[in-house]
Amino acid sequence: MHSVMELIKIYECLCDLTRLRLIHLLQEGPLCVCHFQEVLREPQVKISKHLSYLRERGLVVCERQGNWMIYALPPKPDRELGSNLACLQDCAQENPVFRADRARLKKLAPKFAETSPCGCRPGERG
Amino acid sequence: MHSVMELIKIYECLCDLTRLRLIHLLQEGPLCVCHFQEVLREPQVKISKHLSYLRERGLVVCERQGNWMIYALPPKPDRELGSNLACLQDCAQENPVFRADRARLKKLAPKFAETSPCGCRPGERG
DNA sequence: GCTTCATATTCCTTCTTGCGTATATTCTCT
DNA sequence: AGAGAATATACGCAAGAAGGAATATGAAGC
Repeated sequence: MHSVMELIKIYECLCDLTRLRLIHLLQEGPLCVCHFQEVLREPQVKISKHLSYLRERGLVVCERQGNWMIYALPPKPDRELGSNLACLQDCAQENPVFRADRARLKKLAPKFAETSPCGCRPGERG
Repeated sequence: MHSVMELIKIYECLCDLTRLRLIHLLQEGPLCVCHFQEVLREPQVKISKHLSYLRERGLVVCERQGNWMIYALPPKPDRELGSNLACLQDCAQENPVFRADRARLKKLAPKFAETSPCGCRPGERG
C-alpha cells in the first residue's frame, strides 16, 4: 500500500497541463523559473506554484544559483517515474502543444544563454 | 490544444487508486461490476461510479449482458492510451497491491466462471 | 542598510473530486 | 404485473486543486 502511492503521486503530477509542459521542457535540460515563464507565457505565480507541487512530490529537484532557482528532473528516477517519463516523451513527440514548446525553447535558447546562471543550460540534456 | 487534453484525461483517470486497480484488472480480461466488488472488496457504488468515470472518458467500454454490465478496455486504444497502459502494466508487475489483486482474481476465477454471463471471462485476456 | 531582481508563499474564491446514503433503473423470471 | 438481482444515478458533504492579487523571502550590488 506504499509503493502504489508513489505511482498515484506521479499521475497526480501529470494530470495538469501546465505541469505536463514543465516536465516535458525539463526533459530537454535544466531550466530556471523565469525561462519557464517565457516559454510557457504563463504568470510567475502559476509556474512557481506548479514547480513547488512537483518538488514536494519528488518529480523535480532544484538548486539555488544566486537569485535563480534551477529546476531539473531527478538524476536517478526510480522505476515508476522513469517509465512514465519515457512514456510521456513518447506521447509528446508528435503533440502540437509540446512541439510548440520545444520550438519556442529552441528559439529562445541563445537569448537565455546570455543572461543565465551557469547551471541553467536550456536545450542541453541534464 | 486538443490532443494534449486526451493525454491529461488519461492521467486524470489513472490518478486514483481504485481506478488504477480497476484498469489493471481489466488488463487480465473483461469483468463485470460484481466481480470487481469481490476482488477489490469495495462497495458497489464506489466501483460503479469509478467505472462510469472511466467510461465517460473513453478508458473503458461496456456492454450489457442481461443483468450484468461487462466492462473491458477499448479494443483499439489510440497511441497515448496504449502507451500508458503498457507503462502501467510495467509498473504494476512487481507492485504488492496489484499482485494481490491479480492473485485474488485468479483465486476467484473458478467461482466466477460458474455464475458469470458468457461475455465475462475473468483471467482471459480480452 | 537599502534597492533590485528572482522566486516563494499567503489569502481568497471557485471548481472538482471522492465518499456514503438513499433511491432509481433495467433486466430476468415467474 | 410483481419480485428480485445487478447496476446506475442523485444528493449532500468534506477535502483538495487551480487561479489571481498581494506580500514575503533571499541573494546581489551599491
